[in-house]
Amino acid sequence: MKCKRKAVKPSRRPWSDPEPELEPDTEPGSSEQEGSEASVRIGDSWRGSLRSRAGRRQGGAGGGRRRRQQQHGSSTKERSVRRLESNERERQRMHKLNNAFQALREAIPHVKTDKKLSKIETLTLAKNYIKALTTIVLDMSGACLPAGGVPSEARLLQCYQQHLEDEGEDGLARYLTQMRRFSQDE
DNA sequence: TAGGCCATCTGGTCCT
DNA sequence: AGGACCAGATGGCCTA
Repeated sequence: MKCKRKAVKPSRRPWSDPEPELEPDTEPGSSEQEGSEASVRIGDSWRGSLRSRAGRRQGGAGGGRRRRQQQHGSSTKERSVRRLESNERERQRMHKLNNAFQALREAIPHVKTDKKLSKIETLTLAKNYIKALTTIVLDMSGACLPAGGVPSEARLLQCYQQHLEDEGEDGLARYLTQMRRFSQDE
């Protein structure tokens, strides 16, 4: 049983507590950061080059960064507040993502161990599980279809799409019930 | 101790 | 314009 994750990393300095040596009116990116491979010191650690990251994305978005800051034209404090709000939203987003992973873990059968499935294991198992279920359903239904009827794979897809339209969320159980009925009827 | 996994921060881009 | 999404970076925890 893992018991990890601290609520806040103590070694990381939040934006609400800016470096004291930072010039309040200096636009980040308007001086040496803009023109060179600038490393950024955050908390106790040095971060890699901003320029190299930007360059990987859009062939040099350093100017975009400056543009963004000019557009906002806000003070250091206002930017800090926005950063903190953004961080909070990102945390919430990741928590929702992790909840979805947990739900997926509980939905797929796997050899019970004390060890929690990792994310990559969860995705891989889920994919395999879906494939296996699909194979089973098609095998069970294929032999019983009337000649000239809708191919079983297409029917499966139809059924799934109908389910999505009708049910929205929380319909997996009903979908599975449908599938069972479908395979029994065939 | 190295490597895997993860949470968090961050800035750029996309979307509404 | 602002929020969502994405991916890189970083550092902590855990296990082999």
